[in-house]
Amino acid sequence: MSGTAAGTRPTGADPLAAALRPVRSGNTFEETVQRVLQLIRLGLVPEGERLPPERELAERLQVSRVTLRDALKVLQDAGLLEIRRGRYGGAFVLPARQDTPSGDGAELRRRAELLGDRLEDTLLFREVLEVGAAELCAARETAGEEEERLRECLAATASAGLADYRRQDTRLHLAIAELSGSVSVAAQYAAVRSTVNELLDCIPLLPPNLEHSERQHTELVAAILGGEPERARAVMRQHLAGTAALLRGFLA
Amino acid sequence: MSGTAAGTRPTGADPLAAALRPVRSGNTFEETVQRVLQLIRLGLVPEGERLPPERELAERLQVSRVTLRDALKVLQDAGLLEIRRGRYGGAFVLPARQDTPSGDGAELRRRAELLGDRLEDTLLFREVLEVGAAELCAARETAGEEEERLRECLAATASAGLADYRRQDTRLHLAIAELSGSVSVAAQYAAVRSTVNELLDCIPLLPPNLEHSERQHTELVAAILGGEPERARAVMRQHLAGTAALLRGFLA
DNA sequence: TTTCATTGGTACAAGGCTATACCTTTGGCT
DNA sequence: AGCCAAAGGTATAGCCTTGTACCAATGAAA
Repeated sequence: MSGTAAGTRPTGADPLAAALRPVRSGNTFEETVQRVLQLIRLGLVPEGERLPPERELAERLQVSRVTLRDALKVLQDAGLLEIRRGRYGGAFVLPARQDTPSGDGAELRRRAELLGDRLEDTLLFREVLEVGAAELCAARETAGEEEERLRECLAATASAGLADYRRQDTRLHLAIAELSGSVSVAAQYAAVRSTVNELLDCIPLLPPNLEHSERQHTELVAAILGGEPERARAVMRQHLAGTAALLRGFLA
Repeated sequence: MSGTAAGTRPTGADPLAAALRPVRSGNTFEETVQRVLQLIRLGLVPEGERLPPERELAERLQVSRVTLRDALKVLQDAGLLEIRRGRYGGAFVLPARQDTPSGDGAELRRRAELLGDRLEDTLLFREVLEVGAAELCAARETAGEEEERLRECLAATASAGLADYRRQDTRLHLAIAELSGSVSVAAQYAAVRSTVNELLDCIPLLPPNLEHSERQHTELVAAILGGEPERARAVMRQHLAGTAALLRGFLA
């Protein structure tokens, strides 16, 4: 105990804490499972579609094929993937089981419990990333192919049914993160959104919420394409506040 | 080479790119070197001071002592650390060699080259993190011990000489990132700032810049403690624009 | 001068991860 | 019916990382 080096009174916070965190958040196998889970939870590979071949996945994740296969095996056992052999085979994303008979927050609370302290951190980090991305995006003269991509994602969310809404919403938000121009922002957002989706998937999606959300999406894209950073940031913040309130409400 | 799965025309961007990045950015040894380098570059352990003992470092980084020792050995060979045995021994941070006889941007350009594409990414990511952190901080009712810590960091930058200014500046910014309330924001900022400092350390610090920077610091802290998120955000963005312009200027 | 707690230095065995090569299955195409 | 390309399945040798135990040096305090 007692003071660390400079120690002008221990303000409760260790000054070295920012850098002295675990170098790895788990072994390669576990992190690989999480990464493949991202592909599924973000809807980057829709239900019924198949993941890239093992060799390609392993190379892109910079992981040995053995380790990747271990990860896929776990997800297969969990009922998330179906693995078929032979040409035209591969790992297919299975439809998510709706094991939330009681629409209340039982399952949600269980998952939130697992996150513990990290829940608040996740919501805050998400806000920083998304609000920042929206602003950068609007300040960046988004046009041409990029503009087309945004409009396409927006149209997809507008015409999506209840079943597919979450996926299209994720695609739109991820597009904004990518169009921010920083791959770090996009990468971190993908990780955070994967966690958020894990929670949101426990909550029933109501048409009124969806409509409200959709109006905000429209205004958000308009602000970005119109080159209005301040407005883009404000709309995004309000948009996220809605989701956060929804989650906190179910957890309270 | 042809389309991926869903492929509505290859817009240049692979839709899976956000999740399919390398699981690990290198082996444990390399990442450990980087992490210890952070402690030094961020000035968390000042020149002349010593790092925590090997066993403690290894445990906090969740790395075997063997691996940690390999990392320290490299930093010792690089002339950044001096390792002494026995009680009251340890790894001491050596003063940085000033091997920039020509004050021009030769060394800077060399290091920027190594970053390549990641330079722009780093600056954008930094902006998102810091501007977001400042806003969260101001919206959070920073008071009591936290307020004291901010004021203390501000006072330290104000009274710091040229030699110690960068370190105190880093401490202030890191404090804001930590007071945002999100450990993820703080952790990511520490990593990014470490990279930025590596570049800044090649640039001579001029008194006019320092004064200007200090006025912004004062206003920033005032906005945070005054609970003015919009203003905190605006001041932080302008503050960062200065640094970015300085770097780009030397690189152009 | 002796003691001893603290800190770095070394050795070894076990487990995890990788690279590489080769085998097996599948289903469209000839 | 048979071929064959693409995909999953398996085996092995080697390196990286870890955990554990023990040795060696240092310098303040008794």
